[in-house]
Amino acid sequence: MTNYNDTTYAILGILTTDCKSGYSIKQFIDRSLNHFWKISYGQIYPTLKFIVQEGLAEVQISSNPGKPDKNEYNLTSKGRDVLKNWLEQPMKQLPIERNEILLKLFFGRYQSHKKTVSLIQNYKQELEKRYQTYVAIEQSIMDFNPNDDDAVYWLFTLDYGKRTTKAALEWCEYTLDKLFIKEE
Amino acid sequence: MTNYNDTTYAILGILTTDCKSGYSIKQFIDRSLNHFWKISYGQIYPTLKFIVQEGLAEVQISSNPGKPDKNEYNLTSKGRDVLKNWLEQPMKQLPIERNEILLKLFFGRYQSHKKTVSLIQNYKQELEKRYQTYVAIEQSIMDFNPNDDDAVYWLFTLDYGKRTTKAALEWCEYTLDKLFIKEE
DNA sequence: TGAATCATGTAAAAAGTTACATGATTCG
DNA sequence: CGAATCATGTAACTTTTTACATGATTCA
Repeated sequence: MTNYNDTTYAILGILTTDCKSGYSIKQFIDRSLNHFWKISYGQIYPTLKFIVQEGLAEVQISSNPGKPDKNEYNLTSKGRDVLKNWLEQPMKQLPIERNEILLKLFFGRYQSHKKTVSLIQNYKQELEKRYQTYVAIEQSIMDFNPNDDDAVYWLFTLDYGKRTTKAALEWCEYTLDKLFIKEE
Repeated sequence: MTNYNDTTYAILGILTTDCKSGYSIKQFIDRSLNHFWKISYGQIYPTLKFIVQEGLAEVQISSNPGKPDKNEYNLTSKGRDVLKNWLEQPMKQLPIERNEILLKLFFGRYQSHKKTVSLIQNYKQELEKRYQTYVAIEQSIMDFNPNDDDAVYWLFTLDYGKRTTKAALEWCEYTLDKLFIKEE
């Protein structure tokens, strides 16, 4: 079976939900997958075209009164097979997060103590916002899709986001403490 | 001041340490920054060339008896300024880790329970290995650079890696439990 | 009317990976 | 001698981002 890239599989996966147009795919990712996946229109539209070319989905124009027309993409059986096949493949490798903050901190010796502290404080603030976003998404999933077969899995990924973000927050606190002690 | 990309800054930063050639930069990143940064030779060598072009470093050939010659890159004062300036810039945005496992889990509904479990078990195993690697690196930093000004900061980043990895491991355990309950 | 949102797309540039080529030295 | 390590590099390719262009509809 041909291999596609993860962006293609992500879109294929989303096409199993109610989001079936380029615009709504973007929205879906920004709202629901934001903690571990992001994507731009520059990837979405060409990939959708490619997916149709490969016979993994079919397009039809859907007109909603009072809204601009949109292209609705529906998976073919081949598309569903390709998705399932990918899901069954074992993990390729552990993801490595490129973390700009850690990179700067790594060279912290070349910076003033003050700047290092504010770098981490700023990071902490952003992490707190992110954590709150996760809580909000979690709540909205539980409110609106309580019996949805997908919901269980969506909540698993959110739990992951919450746990790792919390760990990062605790690290911020601990590291700030250490930096204050060092300052004395 | 001109802006460069993070890869350039990462290399600039490493050139402040004892690693001053393309080959040793690669080794350094693989050994010490591996948990939040990775890089290929295909990036390193062209970037080094570019760094010299921009006047941020100077090359000289260094001959070690019994070893192939190597190009030794040393930062110029402009290079050090550029590095310091970057360190002082506030964080651009929170990094988003693209996590293939979470992406698959998100579409877990389309997969057998068994496969989902083994996906997570496999992930857990890899995370355990990673955790042990961090502990080993930490130990070697404490053994070999106990008074190094850099060491404190290097240990901070490792602590981050350990904490978030541990949180991910706990998530694996918790999620596996939930999946077993669901199976009954 | 004008801003916000809905909707689709492309072109160019930037960033990153992979595969290859080359050659010296070391060590078992 | 042959494998491993040290060392430098490039070319082709893939992936992703950014910036732009276009136009409909909604609502204050």
